[in-house]
Amino acid sequence: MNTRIENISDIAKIIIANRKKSNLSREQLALLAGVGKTVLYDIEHGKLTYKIDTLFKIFSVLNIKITIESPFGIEENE
Amino acid sequence: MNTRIENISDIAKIIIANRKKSNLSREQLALLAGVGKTVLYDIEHGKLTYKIDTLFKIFSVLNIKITIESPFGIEENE
DNA sequence: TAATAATTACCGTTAAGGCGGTAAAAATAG
DNA sequence: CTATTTTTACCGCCTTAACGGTAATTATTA
Repeated sequence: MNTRIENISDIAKIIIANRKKSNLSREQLALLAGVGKTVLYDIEHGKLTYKIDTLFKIFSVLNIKITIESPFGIEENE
Repeated sequence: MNTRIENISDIAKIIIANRKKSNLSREQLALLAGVGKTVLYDIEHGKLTYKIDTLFKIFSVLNIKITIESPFGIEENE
């Protein structure tokens, strides 16, 4: 399932959907991801200002992959 | 240019590459994105704990799009 | 070369993100 | 129904992300 993220709030929806489909409580997911349960609660309730490393930890547990499309690629040589 | 993000540090590389190719200084990009110049400095220097809304603001200016691939989609009906 | 401008590096302060603890609510069992 | 378990909601504290200001560095021009 590929989703183009238009708004940050889209991320919360995907986290909620995947957590529930994976039959994980917030506390279980938080434990697996190595984050506090509170941040999961906050994210699922619309918080837009959490840290990306928190997001990556959660995504890792839920097997969610991120791809970005940019005008320019990474230059290997300076 | 599509890039699968494996590590958070990949993001910094892409920001640096696209900022330079767009001929923007950190201060210019920060101004356009509505964030402080310091956070751009920090991100480009390996910080892994910045907020996603900061990232989205920066990506918006640089025309970088995010797509995520998840096992389950969003359920419209509860 | 020196002088100026532009960019980057870093410091100190402040607002807020993330934490555990716990109460409230919901689900399940008996 | 009540009792127990599970999940969610929220509070207060502590750490820190982001900020502006400024020094240091680099680039540009004469």
